[in-house]
Amino acid sequence: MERIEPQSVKGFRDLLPRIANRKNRIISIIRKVYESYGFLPVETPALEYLEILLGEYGEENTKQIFRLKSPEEQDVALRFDLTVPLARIVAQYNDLPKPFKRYQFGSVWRADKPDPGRFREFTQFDADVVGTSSQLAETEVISAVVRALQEIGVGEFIVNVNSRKVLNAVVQYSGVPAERSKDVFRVLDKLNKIGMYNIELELTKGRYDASGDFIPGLGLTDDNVSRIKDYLALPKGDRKKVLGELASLLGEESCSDLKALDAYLDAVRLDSSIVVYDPTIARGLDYYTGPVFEVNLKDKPQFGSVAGGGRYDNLVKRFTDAELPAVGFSIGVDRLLAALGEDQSETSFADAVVTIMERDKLNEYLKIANELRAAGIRTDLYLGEEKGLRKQLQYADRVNARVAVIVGSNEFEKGVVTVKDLKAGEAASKDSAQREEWLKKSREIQREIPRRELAGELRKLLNLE
RNA sequence: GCUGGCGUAGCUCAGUUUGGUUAGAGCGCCUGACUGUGGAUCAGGAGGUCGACGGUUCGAACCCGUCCGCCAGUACCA
Repeated sequence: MERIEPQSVKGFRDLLPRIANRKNRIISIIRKVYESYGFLPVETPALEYLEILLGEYGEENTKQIFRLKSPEEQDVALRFDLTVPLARIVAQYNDLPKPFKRYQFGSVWRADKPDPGRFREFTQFDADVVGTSSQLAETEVISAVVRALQEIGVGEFIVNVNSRKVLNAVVQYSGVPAERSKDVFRVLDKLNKIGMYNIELELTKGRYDASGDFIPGLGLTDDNVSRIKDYLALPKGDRKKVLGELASLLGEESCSDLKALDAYLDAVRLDSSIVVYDPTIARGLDYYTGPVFEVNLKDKPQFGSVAGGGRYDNLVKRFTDAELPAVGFSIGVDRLLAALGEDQSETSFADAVVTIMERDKLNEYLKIANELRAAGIRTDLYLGEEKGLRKQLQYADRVNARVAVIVGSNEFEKGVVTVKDLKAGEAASKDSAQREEWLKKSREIQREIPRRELAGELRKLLNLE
């Protein structure tokens, strides 16, 4: 028989128990925080009609949409983010409460080049507010994301904020035609990464990167560039200071939204040590219209932004006449997972493993296991068919159980069960070189417990009281 | 997408320069001994069409070509 090569699709990955467990924990923390802000859960399908997705992400991103054919030969695609599906459902179900505060997590798909921490299928966890143009909405989503990241414990991070309104004003100020704005934004966004000198080259004649690859320039005039440099010379960081400079260079109107937001952020005590204004932030998606934000980790900048979002006041207009301005923030769960690195703490998947020795008393083992579960103890009944204890204790070790419950003929006769504390046993094995000595110690740490007291005693041993 | 490097066991790699009998190591995995106990120790074992296909040659893991994949930089982005 020809064997099929077991392999996963490029850019897709499997999460084995340890990682899957950590991801679940991150998700449940974020969910708890978002629910505490009053966001409502929603789920939407992985597939959308292609026309729903086209035209919103920009030219470069549209190429990265995973396209498929339905069995009826309709053009469909895997969702590229959770934002456009949200825009669709608020238009489609117009009896939702407004403003609609929604949270959603799930896979999104982008057909770009996989990199460390970047995959073709990845999980986003979004919080959005649809139906208000007030910067209260920005404040709530930023505050929720900050809280969630703090509870996850990612270390120090910064929320960088800018506004598309400011960026549009810069393009106007610099004399660049409005239709080139997106190109200019993209270059400005790279300042932190490639430096002023390369920015200048990319705005004009282009440059060669370290690998010798040519990056075409935008061909702007010297006057354009010198005005853009006026803008880039602005300070970043302290919000009040940035607001002052923006107002004097580009006019009050360009930063009215950032000014309102700043005041609200003060009110929820998010000061410039955690939420800063950075005039170079642009974000890549075309649909943003107002404030944009991204989160970077202070000591792990190499993972890129671990969350991003912004205001998109025109997106819902594609699907309905209703006026539904919106804002959202999305956490990149897989990037967080990558940035958190190898978790040194051990993952336990069971408190107790019930071993099996007498194959003609299987019903008894099933009863014991269910008794423990009913008492709130995570219990794994050994399901393999070996009779030896050795294999079973090895298994208990692998799933990192705290205790093993051993019941053989001796125990059945005496009406007791033997409980072995596996953590204590591990400690004991370290200083016994000889097997005899180790076995002896191993037995000493075991306890016999009357069968009917098992659940209660185990709860005490496991500190579950 | 572009540029460069690299693909040998589950993992980390040696062997490729100078083509030549059954392709190796460590770790891991499996079986057994120590006779109802994880570790340690000892004894054994499985696992590779040397990324794929084609070419050169009497002969290719090794040389050449194409493709695929991985890694780094770059583009783009969560």
